[in-house]
Amino acid sequence: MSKHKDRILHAVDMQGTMSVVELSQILGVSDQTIRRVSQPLVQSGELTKVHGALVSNRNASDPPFLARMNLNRDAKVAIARKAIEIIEDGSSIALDTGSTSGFIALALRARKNLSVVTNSAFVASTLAIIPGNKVSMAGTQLRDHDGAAFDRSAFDVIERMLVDYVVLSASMVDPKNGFLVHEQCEVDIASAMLKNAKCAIMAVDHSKFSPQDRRPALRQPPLKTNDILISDCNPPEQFDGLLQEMDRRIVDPQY
Amino acid sequence: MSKHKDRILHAVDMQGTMSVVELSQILGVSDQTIRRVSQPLVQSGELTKVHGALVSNRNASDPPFLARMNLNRDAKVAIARKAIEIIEDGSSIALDTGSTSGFIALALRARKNLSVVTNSAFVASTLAIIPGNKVSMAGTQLRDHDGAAFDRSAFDVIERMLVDYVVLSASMVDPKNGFLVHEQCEVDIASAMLKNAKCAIMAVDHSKFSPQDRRPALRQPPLKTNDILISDCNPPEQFDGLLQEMDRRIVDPQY
DNA sequence: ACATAATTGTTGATATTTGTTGATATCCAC
DNA sequence: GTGGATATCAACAAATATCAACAATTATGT
Repeated sequence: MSKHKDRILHAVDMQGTMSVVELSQILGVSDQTIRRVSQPLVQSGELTKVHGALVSNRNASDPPFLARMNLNRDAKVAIARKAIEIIEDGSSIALDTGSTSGFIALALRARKNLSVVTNSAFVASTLAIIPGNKVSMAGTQLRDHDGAAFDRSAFDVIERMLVDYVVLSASMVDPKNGFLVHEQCEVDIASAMLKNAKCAIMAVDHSKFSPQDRRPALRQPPLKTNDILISDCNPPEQFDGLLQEMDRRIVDPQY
Repeated sequence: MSKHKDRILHAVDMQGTMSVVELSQILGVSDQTIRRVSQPLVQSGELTKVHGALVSNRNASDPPFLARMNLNRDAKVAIARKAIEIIEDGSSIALDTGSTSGFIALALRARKNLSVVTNSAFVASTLAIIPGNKVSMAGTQLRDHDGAAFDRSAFDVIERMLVDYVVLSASMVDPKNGFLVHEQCEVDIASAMLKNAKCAIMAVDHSKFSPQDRRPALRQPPLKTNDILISDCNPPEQFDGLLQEMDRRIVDPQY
C-alpha cells in the first residue's frame, strides 16, 4: 500500500496515541494525507480513530488484549452468553486464545467449580480468581500480542487434561476448507485440546463467514458430529455442507 | 469517541476514584470537558458518577484478590508509582503474587521492553500484552484465591531466569523477625527469586507495620544491603535495626 | 513518449470539541 | 432548617478537525 503506512502504524504504536497534525509534521506531509492513509488502517482495525488523533490498538487499555476486539463486540458478548448456557457448573473446559474465548471466560465467571485449562494468560487470570475453580495455565513463554503460550510445556499440560468441552475460535470460515486460522501453533494447540474433549464448541461471529483482508491459510482439525457451533448469524447456504452435522446455536446480539 | 477517554478510564481505574477537577488538572482541560467526555463512559457502565467525582467499576465485581487490591489502594498506587521510577525500560524483573505487586504490574505498563517472570497469572496477563515485553509465566496449577502458581514447574522457570530486580511483598513486618508471610510456598518462591536477582524491591504499605488480625508466621529470606524498601510511611523507630541497611524510599500517597 | 492511474496538497463548507459564562442544584457544617 | 462553598448543567462562541472535490504532481504501463 502506501509508504507511510508502516511509519504511521509504528509511530502511533510507540506513543499510544498521536494527533493527526503531529503525524503530518513528522512525516512531512499534509494532514489530509494522514487521514487518507490511515483510513484503511482504522477500517481493518489496526488503529482506532478519534477526533483529532489516532489511537493504537496494541495499547494496554483495560480489557487487555480485548481492546482490538471492540470489533463486533456485541456479537461476541451475545455468543459468550449462549456459551455459558451450555457449560454448566462443575464442568471441565479447555479454552483457546481467541478474543471470543476471552469474552466467554469473562462470562464464565458466573459459573462455579470449573476445571479449566488454557494457554491464554488472560483467560487463566480471569477464571483463576473465582473461588472453587481449578485453573491450569498451559505454557510459560507468553507472546506479546495476546499473552498466549505455545511452547512445549503448553502441550504437556493440555495433553494430560480430559475435558467436557473445548472452546475454539477461528479467524475465518471457508465453505470448502472449514475453520481457518493464521498460525500453525494455533492449530497444534486446538488439536491437542480436541483430542481430550468430549464436545467442541466453535464460536464464530458473522464477520468470520466473509473473506478477510489477510486471508488465514491453516485449517483447524475437523470437528465431530454434535459439536456445537455458536454464531450471531445464520451461516449462508454454501456453508451447509461444512456445518451439516454440527449442532448450530444462533444468537441475537440485540439482546 | 474522545482522545481523553482512555486516559480518564485508566486514571480512574488506577486510583479507584478521582474527582472531576483532579482529572481536569491532570489532562490539562476544563472540568466541563471531563464531564462531557465521561458522560458516555458512565452511560455505558464503564464508570460510575458521583457528586464531584468518578468511580471505577472494576471493583466490587470480584472476590478476594481484587478485594485485597482495594485495601489501602491509595498507598499501593503511590508505592507503584515510585517503583516504576526505579525500574527503567528494558529491565528484567521478577514479581511475586502480592496485591502490591499487582499494582506495580499495572503501573509497569508504562515501561517498554521488559523481561518479566512471575508466578501470578494476573501480573503475567497484565504485562504480556505490552508490545516488546517478554513475559514468562511460572507454574501451571493456579490457586483460586489469587491466581498464583506454586508448583514444581513454577520453581523451574524462576530458577533459570536472572533478573535486575525482584519485587516482593509481605503480609506483615516484625521488628525482630523481619518480613513475614502466611505460607511456606510464598517464602520458597521469594527465595528462588532472590537468588537470581541483583536488587530486591520490598514494597509494603503502612498497614504492614502494625500487628495483623491473623498473624503471619513465616519469614521471608533476609535482604541484602542496598536492597530497596518502598513504603508510604516512615517506619516506626523500633524497625531501625531491621531496616538500617536498606535503601528506604518513602512516598506520599497525597499526590 | 504517451496515456492512464495513483498519490498528494489546497480550498471552502461542515462538524466536532472546547472553554466560558451564568443560572441551578447539591453537599456539608453549624 | 440556613448559608456558603462547591458541583452541575445548558447554551453560546471560538478554535480545531473533518470531509469532498478539484488540480497538480508523481508513478506506472505500453
